[in-house]
Amino acid sequence: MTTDRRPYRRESEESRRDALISAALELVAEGGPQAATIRAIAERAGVTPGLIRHYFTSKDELTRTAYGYLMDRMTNSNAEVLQSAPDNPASRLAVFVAASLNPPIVDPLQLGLWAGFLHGMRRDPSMRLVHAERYYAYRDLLQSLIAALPRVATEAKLRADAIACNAVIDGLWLEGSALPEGFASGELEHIGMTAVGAILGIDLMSALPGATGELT
Amino acid sequence: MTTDRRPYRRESEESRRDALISAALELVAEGGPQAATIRAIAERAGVTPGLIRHYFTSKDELTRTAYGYLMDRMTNSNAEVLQSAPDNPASRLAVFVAASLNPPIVDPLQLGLWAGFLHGMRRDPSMRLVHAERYYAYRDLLQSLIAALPRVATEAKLRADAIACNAVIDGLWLEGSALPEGFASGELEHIGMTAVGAILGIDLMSALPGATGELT
DNA sequence: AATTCAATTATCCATCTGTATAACAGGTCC
DNA sequence: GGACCTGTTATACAGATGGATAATTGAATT
Repeated sequence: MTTDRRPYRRESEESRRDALISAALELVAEGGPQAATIRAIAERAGVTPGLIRHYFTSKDELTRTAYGYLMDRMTNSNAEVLQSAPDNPASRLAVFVAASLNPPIVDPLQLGLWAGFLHGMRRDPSMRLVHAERYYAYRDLLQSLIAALPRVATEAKLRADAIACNAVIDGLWLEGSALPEGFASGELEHIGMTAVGAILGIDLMSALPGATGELT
Repeated sequence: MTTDRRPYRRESEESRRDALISAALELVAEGGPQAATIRAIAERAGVTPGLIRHYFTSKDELTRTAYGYLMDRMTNSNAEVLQSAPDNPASRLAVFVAASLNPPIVDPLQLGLWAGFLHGMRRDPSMRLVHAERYYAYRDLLQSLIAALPRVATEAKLRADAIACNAVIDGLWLEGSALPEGFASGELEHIGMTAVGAILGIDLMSALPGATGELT
């Protein structure tokens, strides 16, 4: 009596780890941490549950690895945008803000991912540390873009401006991701650009390369 | 053979439902939805698990009820602040913003609660509806406060201003709740007031009754 | 004080979770 | 072509979960 055994291919460690991490992230994004069970992750990765313990010593380790992976991805995507930005300080800031207020940053799944990891963050100090570092890195980057603007500002005002602009961006991101149908296309970007400009006392809208914000 | 049975008191239906709902909300806030199990809820409410099914037909119903309860509480607390506010439009807006950027609104548990319910929201259309309604109610209230200011603005600009100010408040709330140790006491309020003032082109700081924002 | 009835508990069950281990098979090396 | 390593599958298991039911209690009613 031959129990028909599922056929399989041997794959590289890297591709298997990637598949498992991606599957875990997708599931957390879609249904929260409780949806990312060992079995669900394995199924989505096209693998049987036992294999997870072959690559990760526990589910916790997989979760933590996935979180770090996610954080790296987000940080890198922030930096990437500035690579192809103009030299003009105002334009660079404008491009950065615009990128933060459009897909794939503004995206219900991204918000779901964030919410899903929030509680893990509270419980696990190392996750909290990773999160805090990334938040400050983002804000510092924003602050450096603001500091490059042609205007005079004390260090204290610079910090306050960066926090305020970051808040506008985060708030619009939050609302746009939570209620995607509540805003017209491009509306978030327009409002964000105007608000950041008002806070900093400059005209950002006209600094954005390409009228409607497409960054070539 | 008398198995020593746990002593108990009969209580009114209302108080029991309240205790169960509060327990559920606390647990979600602290550890996410997966922490709010039937048994954990019962234990925190000082009750045995079976009782939950006596008051709610299922755990889902308890969850939904708790969510509605939470939403009502938040909405009411928003309205309450304005009750004892001055007549001056700028002051009313200032008081509203200040209240939104201080405890108990800014609070890690509040954020945890919000994150915990996010996924339930995505899955359950009725929860999503409740959420959208509350968001718009809050923003409309903010918009009405802005509309009362002595300045000229088209309807479109009014909407954009309300979204932008709401974003500032939400963003600061998010960051202040996620990293409570990252901001000095009163800093969020000060930054929020300045940013909202800049967006609307008015001076909010001096409109706030009481120098540092305590609302008597 | 006896009776009644709803509130509360105790217990059971099917399912799902994470983990552990044994059996199998695809690829590789000689 | 055959033996071996290890990636992969299959199965087993203890504990927790949500749900359901029956037994017992306390309080209100008469």
